[in-house]
Amino acid sequence: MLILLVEDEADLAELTIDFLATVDIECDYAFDGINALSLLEKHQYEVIVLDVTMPRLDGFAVCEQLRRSGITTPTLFLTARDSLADKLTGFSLGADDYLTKPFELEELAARIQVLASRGAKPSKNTNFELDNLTINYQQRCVVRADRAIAMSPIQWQLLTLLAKHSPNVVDKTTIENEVWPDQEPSKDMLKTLVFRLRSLIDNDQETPLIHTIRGAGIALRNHS
Amino acid sequence: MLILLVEDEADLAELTIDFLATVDIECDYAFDGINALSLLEKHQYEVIVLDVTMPRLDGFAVCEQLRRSGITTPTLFLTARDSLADKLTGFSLGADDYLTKPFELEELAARIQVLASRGAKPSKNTNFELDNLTINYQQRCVVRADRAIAMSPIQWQLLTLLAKHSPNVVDKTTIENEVWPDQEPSKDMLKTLVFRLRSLIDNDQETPLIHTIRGAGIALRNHS
DNA sequence: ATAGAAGGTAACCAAAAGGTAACTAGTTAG
DNA sequence: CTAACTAGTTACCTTTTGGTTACCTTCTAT
Repeated sequence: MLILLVEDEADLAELTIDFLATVDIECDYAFDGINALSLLEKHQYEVIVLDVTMPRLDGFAVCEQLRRSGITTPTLFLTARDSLADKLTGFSLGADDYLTKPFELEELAARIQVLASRGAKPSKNTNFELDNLTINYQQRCVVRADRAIAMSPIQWQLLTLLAKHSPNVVDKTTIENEVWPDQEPSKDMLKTLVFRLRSLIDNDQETPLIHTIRGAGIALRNHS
Repeated sequence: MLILLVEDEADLAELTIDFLATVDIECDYAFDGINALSLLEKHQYEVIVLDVTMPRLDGFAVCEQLRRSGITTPTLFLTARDSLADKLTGFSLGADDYLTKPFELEELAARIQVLASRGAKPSKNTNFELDNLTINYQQRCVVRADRAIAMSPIQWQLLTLLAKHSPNVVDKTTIENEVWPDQEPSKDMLKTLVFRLRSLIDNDQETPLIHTIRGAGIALRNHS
């Protein structure tokens, strides 16, 4: 899981990143609001952890910007103050959760997990349907036009990722970070993976569902 | 990013320009209101930073002129006084933000960034609609008269730029700076790009939406 | 009226992006 | 132990792209 941590205190940030790594949460890191916004434009995260008190652009302002630009990624605020007023401000701006410093890293991790699962669209027991394609998450199987399609782990991962964002475009670096979290793959890997998935899903079907948007990324939808 | 700085104190101006340059904000500079207005007639800026107290024509007057002539560029006032009355005046004239001297250059930079992104965003989750043209930012696709139109990266960039300013004219140097930020293109490049975009968007449609305003620039709107 | 500038149109081409297929080293399952 | 399968890797082909140039049309200022 990839999240964005925005925190101006470098030591705390490092500590946090190291700990979260041990529970399989990977962090992109921004040291201020401006930086955070530019990362958020380029990538998609499952959760955003946002320090309230930062120089330049504070956490509230970042969140406000975000919501205004339609990004609904679940957001958790870190604050030194435990004041109700602050929380109200935060929530009115679209915060999803709050944590007062100092906090236990374990608790942070737990809350991130909760937010991630809430934000994770396919809610795991609802099937995804599009045209004559069905993704059944419990059974971990895919059906297109009444034919079951066997799928390898990576292919499954890509397909569900696309489904989660459908019908929107998922940019290629987002896919790469999601599918190969450890190290980046050779740059042709995605090409091959998409090709293989496409030949499973779309071959000999009237309407292709996997679309390459040149220069942007991949989308799962029923129109080009 | 290109902004306009209007400030009568030359040393402060120079200091500011130098600092902003380090955070990738480029300044055009006017030392008084008259000068500012003539620059604003010729160019388009992402943000205007306007000193209130200036000889000849003060900041308030400049802003008033601007808004009257339909220019909605986000404006930040610099003022020596921290009076509420001043702020109220400013906001009623269409100010977007305020900063009291003396100020931290970092804070100025941060606020400029915020204003720019606010003014910029086609808000990403609001589709742009004009006549029978729809731009869907999340899906990164364009529909005209119920037909989806595939678009290359540059074309997309130009179209969204035009949409951002619609129905206003975007002058050619603004487009060039936006689309080819690194080095300027051969001077016929824009011509070709517009031609190609137009043949995608406007060909065999009753109402053309991409209009060339001779000597000025390009506009996206439903009237010539 | 006319020269020159601005803009529109079309063709050309190298480079980049994407699609396809084949090969291989590990892994898994029968 | 072998056959099937997975997931990287590579090579090669196709399409798209964006930059360039040439030539025509329209407008505008003299």
